[in-house]
Amino acid sequence: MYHSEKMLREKGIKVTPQRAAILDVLRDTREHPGVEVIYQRVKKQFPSISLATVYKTVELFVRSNLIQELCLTGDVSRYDARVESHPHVACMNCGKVEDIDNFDMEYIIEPAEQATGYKILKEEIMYFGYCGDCKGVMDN
Amino acid sequence: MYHSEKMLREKGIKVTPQRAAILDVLRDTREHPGVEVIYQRVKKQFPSISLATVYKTVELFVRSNLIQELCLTGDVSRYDARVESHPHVACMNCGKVEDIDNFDMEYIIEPAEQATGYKILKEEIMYFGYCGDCKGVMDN
DNA sequence: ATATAACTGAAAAACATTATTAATTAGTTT
DNA sequence: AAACTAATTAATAATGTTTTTCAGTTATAT
Repeated sequence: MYHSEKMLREKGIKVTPQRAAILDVLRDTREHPGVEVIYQRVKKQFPSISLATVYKTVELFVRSNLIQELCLTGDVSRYDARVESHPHVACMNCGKVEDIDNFDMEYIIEPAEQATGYKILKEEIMYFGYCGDCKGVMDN
Repeated sequence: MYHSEKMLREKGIKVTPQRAAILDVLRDTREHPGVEVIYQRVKKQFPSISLATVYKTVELFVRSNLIQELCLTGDVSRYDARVESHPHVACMNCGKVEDIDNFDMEYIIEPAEQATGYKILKEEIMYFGYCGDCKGVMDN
């Protein structure tokens, strides 16, 4: 069950069972679920939870840097409990989103600051293509 | 006024004044406008145009690779008539989105295919930070 | 234990996007 | 050039997502 409660306390967020359950769900998957999927999972434990609570909670978690929000064209926002910056790849056929680990990202911030004059805080790299399962199917 | 009509014809898209005007708007700006902004601009020329037409048209243009769609967390979809892959930077204060030119991207696809086993078709790189105008203001 | 400020659940509201439909138009055929 | 046909448009309704509101409840500090 992880130490989600402790994580909330460390961020100065008031601990409620709903919040801990939502954070548990996100820490317990690599699927990058959207709000609706999170809602369905937390509901198993808290049948009376409201979708609005899930919306409010993920927004709070993003603000507190407990999770990060991923943006996919033509899809709902999806959430990832791994907050360190890392690229993702989305399958254009089945819609799954996976982490890409062991990518050194530091080198990519500095040249962008040089080129733009911006103070850059974070970046989001999203690849789009066909996953191992779908790429054969798409050959038809 | 560019050659937007010719571009539509080359893609086998039926040419209408509304479509040419929408493509003109996108080719005439580097602001990466969303649907509502495009609508307001085309309205100056076609006061009776419908927002639904703008939605359908940008969707058609994206499918035809005349424009690309950009995804920003917590914002509407935005559109860019420069379809070659290039990174963008968004100001977290004023919301503006700029192109980053002269970035060599090729090297970034291959290692991702190796790491994931995906057939990758495109990628989207979005930096988030504070632009030259806003970064001073944010120091307060 | 009590107080209080914050949180939850439910519903309504706001907002963004898509679907429907009758009238119009573009591009083709005659 | 007129007629034909299929596609497009504008308007509106419908849908889907996210945010707001608010009364009742709960977590934390005292």
